Amino acid sequence: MNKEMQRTLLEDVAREAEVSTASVSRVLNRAPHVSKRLRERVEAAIDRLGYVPDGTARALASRRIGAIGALVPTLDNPIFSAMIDSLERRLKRHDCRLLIATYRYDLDDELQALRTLIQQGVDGVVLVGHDHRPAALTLLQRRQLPFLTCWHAEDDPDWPGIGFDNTAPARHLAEHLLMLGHRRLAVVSAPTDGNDRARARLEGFRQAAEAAGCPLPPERIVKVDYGIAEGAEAFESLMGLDRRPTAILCGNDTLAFGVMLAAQRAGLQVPREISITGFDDLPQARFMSPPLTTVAVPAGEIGRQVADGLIARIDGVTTPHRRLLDAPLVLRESTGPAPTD
Amino acid sequence: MNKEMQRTLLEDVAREAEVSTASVSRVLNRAPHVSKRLRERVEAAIDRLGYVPDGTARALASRRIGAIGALVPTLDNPIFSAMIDSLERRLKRHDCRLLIATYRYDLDDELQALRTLIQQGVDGVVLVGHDHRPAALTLLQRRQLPFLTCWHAEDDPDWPGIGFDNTAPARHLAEHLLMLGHRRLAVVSAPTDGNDRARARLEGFRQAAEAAGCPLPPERIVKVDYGIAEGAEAFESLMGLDRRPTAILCGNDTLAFGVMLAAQRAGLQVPREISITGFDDLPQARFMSPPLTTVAVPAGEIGRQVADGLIARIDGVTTPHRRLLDAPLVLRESTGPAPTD
DNA sequence: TTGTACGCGTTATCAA
DNA sequence: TTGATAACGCGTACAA
Repeated sequence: MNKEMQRTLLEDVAREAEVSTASVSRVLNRAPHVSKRLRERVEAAIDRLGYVPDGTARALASRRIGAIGALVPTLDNPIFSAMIDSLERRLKRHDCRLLIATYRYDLDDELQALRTLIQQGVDGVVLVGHDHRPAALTLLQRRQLPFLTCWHAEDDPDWPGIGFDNTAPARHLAEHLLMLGHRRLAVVSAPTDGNDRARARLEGFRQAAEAAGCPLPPERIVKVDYGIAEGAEAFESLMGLDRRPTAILCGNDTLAFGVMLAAQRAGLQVPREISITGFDDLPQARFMSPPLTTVAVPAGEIGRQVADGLIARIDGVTTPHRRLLDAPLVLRESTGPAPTD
Repeated sequence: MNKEMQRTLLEDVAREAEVSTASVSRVLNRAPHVSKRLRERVEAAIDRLGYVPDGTARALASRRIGAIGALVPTLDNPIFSAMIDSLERRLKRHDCRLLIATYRYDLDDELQALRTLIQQGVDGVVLVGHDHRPAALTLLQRRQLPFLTCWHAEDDPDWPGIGFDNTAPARHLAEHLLMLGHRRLAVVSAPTDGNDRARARLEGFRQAAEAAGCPLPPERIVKVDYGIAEGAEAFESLMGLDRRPTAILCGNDTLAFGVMLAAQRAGLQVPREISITGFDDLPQARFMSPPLTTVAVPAGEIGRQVADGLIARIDGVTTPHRRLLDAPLVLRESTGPAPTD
């Protein structure tokens, strides 16, 4: 067999169907004003020759590659991979592919990845949150490239976004604990550098605590990397304090899981002796023992809406600058009345 | 500002540097035999003009798009997203992007997604396992497109792959239980259609059981979709049997988690009254109570090796047809001696 | 409604 | 080592 078996080109199809190349192209792109007769001739020829259009040539000529780029901190966190999963599935409906790039919460890496994506010629870009290098925005604007942020959705004129309010649910979680009589709250947060979601949640915890007259001292705010073991370590360090917290607010469910395990390992009853909350509502949250009080983050819905919204923007349709989804509290059994000492 | 601010082209750089377009291209692609003087002139011009090469044009001319495609069943399973995460990170080193497509274990969808990826012009393809429509192989071969399977790695002349043996560790898990005195084993498996990994694991369980003279009757093999709740339901149905199993082998950790929860909800002690095993060694496996006996699947290592291997093939380097990684048993406390009745 | 001919922005071939 | 120029394969004004 020949190494270079010549691939069938659009031109070959045109010759086979005895029409012009322009006509073949029109049929291919479902252009208006093509006679049924022409369409059938062309489609028959395409079938006979097994013709497959060349994406790269099409991209060069049409200035569209049929794919968007997504920049996410990591796929090693199920809450993000769930979003990417639904994003990709929905994009497929629009006949659009997905190019992914991760940056481990390093905004310089993110910027670099964005450059690469743009150079590739992506038709649009999805970003997470509003924490980005200023150059990222400049790049997108100068190229007039459609883009959309997700996950976080504070009111920001620069960044159009579909997401949810990270602060309010966090505040509500804290209020829930305060209502249960807790006065010594602690927080186990993800690192807040380059992560406005983590900052917003922390801010929500703070707001509620201060409004209730029992602000969070620095030593009761622990920042650790993502992970179960990390959550457990954070718990240990909080237990080293003179006045131990009676409730621990965690930045995500995974940390909460670690905290809960460490608490139980330390012989503490949850929630009788200590209350614990998460954030995300991962599938396992309701199966923990006790089931975890948390916030249900609409990861799947974000993926779908971002797909639809970005495609609309690529097609030149103006969509709302900002769309807020629900992230409801899910009260379960990991929170209870403060211990009476 | 102009809507169509003309982008700087390679030609502009050539003019600015007073050299030919060919020379600019050579500098850009680090071609050999370029004088230092030329390189510097060109690089200076590039900086001055802020030139960024156009990926689509480059792709058309060079027949390389600088991205590979990955076909995975889903990203909604952390074991796959962990692999994709490491794959993408490693590809970045090779200056290669990642296009992902999911197919929900539907091989016709997979084939369709493969067509789309090929049409896009990907430089290579990653697939999971060896269960694919025959047309998929034909497509890849006819195009002479570099490809690599992963996750599963049975000896198959058609499919080069980097993965691990799914059967042997499964057999070892069952042998471990048999050695502990269990005679009535049961299996909670993922659906086996289009999933050779699930089939291989099931086969491993079967082999050990038969070799020990206590084969698995059909009613003690339950197939359910991925999920914690699904695992729990599978457990319920096994408990409805006349002669209940004393040990349950699960196709993955998530199912095992569901089974364990349901067992405990039913008042059974694990492992005193019933032993449970998983497969994957997800991060939470060692934090379950009791910690889960399972098989450590090298998801991250697969991603890295697949990246290196596929890039090598794209560069025309011949790599081993098959590479087997370790997937060691991790014996923890969810398995113990069979109850003595 | 269909066809002609050029443009898309690079890379690669060949000659110098 | 460098330069001129022909591919690369398709989309799309513009003309018919």
